Amino acid sequence: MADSYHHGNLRQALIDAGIKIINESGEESLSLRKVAAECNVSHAAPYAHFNNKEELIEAIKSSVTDQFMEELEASVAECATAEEAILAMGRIYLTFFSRNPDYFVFLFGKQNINAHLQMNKDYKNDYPPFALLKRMYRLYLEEKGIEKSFEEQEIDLIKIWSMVHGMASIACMKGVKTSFKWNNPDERLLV
Amino acid sequence: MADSYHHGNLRQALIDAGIKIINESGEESLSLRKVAAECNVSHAAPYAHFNNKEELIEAIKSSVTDQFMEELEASVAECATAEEAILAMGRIYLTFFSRNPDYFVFLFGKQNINAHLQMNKDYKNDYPPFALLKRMYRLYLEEKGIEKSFEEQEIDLIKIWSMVHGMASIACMKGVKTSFKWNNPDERLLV
DNA sequence: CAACTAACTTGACAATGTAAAGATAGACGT
DNA sequence: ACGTCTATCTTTACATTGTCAAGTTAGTTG
Repeated sequence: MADSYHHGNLRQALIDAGIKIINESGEESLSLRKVAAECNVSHAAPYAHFNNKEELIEAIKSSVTDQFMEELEASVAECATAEEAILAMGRIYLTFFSRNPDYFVFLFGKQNINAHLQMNKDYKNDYPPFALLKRMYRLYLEEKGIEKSFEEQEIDLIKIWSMVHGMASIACMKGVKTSFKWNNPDERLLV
Repeated sequence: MADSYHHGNLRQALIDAGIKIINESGEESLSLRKVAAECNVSHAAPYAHFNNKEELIEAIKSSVTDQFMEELEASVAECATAEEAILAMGRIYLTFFSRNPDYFVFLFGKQNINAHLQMNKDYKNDYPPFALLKRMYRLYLEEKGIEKSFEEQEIDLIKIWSMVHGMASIACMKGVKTSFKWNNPDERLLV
């Protein structure tokens, strides 16, 4: 099955090869033909699995997002309270993208994420990490017995998300080392 | 001088044409050859002014950043206090990029901004808008008579910047309409 | 006025995305 | 078991693009 005419699992192999190339030489140097070559298939083979380059890229994004979500959920699972979980999420958000900044640019850089959302029916409406934050935030309100209007909740969520995302953005773009105070659980995200 | 062999001011014309193309059809469709065609010169003419495509793009970024800084400084100039000025900056940051989201992706999307900074000796160390915020923030501390350590100041600045940048990022990516509460000066950025 | 040089043109090449047409091999019904 | 079907892959071809090398033009300078 290694060098047969039919690859067997080309679709996944293409995604993996794409991730490898991005990690090694960045997104700019990711081309359909290189990905195909990496899998030892002809340059047009990917068109059996993806309608165009963008669809492959979207598939890669989904794969990376899955990986990201695994780390997020793993760290959340270890937390006793929702408050801890939210802080943990912030920490993972920063460490994950500090560890591989290329992913950040790749995921959030070019295209608007809306396109990515719409292509993934799985993501019903929210971006999975954001949906997780939302769940934890609602839990947090319950735990603390806090009552907030829907609008207030939305604003809080945007604030939290904006700050964490913005910090990751700056960290990835400017190479700022900002493990920040969030290693210290005393730091409060919720004002 | 319109159709003479020597264009006269091709460099600036290329930058303007680049901005026009980005506004009309996005960054992806910006090619050296289209830019050249837009200026009615041959496809290799840009190489008299830029060593490669990236250098042209950096020049365009600088041009857009200048435009951005003009708006920021204009709005800051109208403010009586530094506190107002900081809030005004936040508002301009959001409105400027909400008005033309393509600029946001173009400026902060692909490459790390470090490269852009290093190519512009004018930007000594800080990104001009950030440098402006820093000035306003220090002024704010003076006005209020607040004493903070250098590290505390840095953290405050990162917080403010992260949140505003993150919100702009989300607004531009997800199309979220988030003029937010910042139209209301009561909203506090400094915690 | 001759030499120089920056600005531009022309022609070429390799890399790339993509379409069209053909080849292959496994699955499926009879 | 055998023919058909169809998803998968190859081959060929083409337009777009970034970039280079060599030539051309025209203004500038000695």
